[in-house]
Amino acid sequence: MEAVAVIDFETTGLSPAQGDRATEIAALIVHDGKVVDRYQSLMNAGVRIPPYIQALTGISDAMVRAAPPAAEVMREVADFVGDRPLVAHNAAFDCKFWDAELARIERRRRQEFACSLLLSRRILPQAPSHKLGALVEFAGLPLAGRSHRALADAEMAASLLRHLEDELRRRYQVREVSHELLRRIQGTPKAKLAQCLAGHRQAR
DNA sequence: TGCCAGGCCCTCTTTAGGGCCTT
Repeated sequence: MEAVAVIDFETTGLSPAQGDRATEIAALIVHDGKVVDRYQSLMNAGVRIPPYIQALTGISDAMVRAAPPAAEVMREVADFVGDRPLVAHNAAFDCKFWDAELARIERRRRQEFACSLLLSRRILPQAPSHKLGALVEFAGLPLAGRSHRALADAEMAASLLRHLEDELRRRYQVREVSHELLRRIQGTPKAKLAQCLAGHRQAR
């Protein structure tokens, strides 16, 4: 697959529309299944983190106060990612924060997201849960560190993405996996997956 | 202090409801 950027945000809550802000971001450049570059930073958006979120992520108000301003971090990470297609686990969530934080620095997203959650529901329907950590365990992939920290979660999403690519090649005989094909798969109803992949199968 | 969202997907569905997933 072409180089893509796998990203993960930690935030103060679930909705930028309700005033929630990003507290940490990680972005990994993944090429042919390998992580070739990494960016990670806490960011200071000048907001308090609710105690239950601090308990969930381990990211405290003090840690964020000592971090660079959110605007500076978002400029850096947007430049780091460039025009590469994006991937995230439950991308609807990360897409909302990516767009909202970019809008604050008067920049706009130039590429589409693929979603490893939607993909795993189709490619690994037998998994007992489609939470990131549960999928990593189900697939026998290595744990990357503390869950609910941006870099560890991005590393796990990148290794899940590679596993999903491998499954498409092995189990579904897909010749070449591209970001565009992933987008097509995630937008296809589960029952029509075989039909969606028919034109992408290896000749046997 | 307590509360807040939204898209996907299944089913005892489609004139709807509720669980899953992200923090």
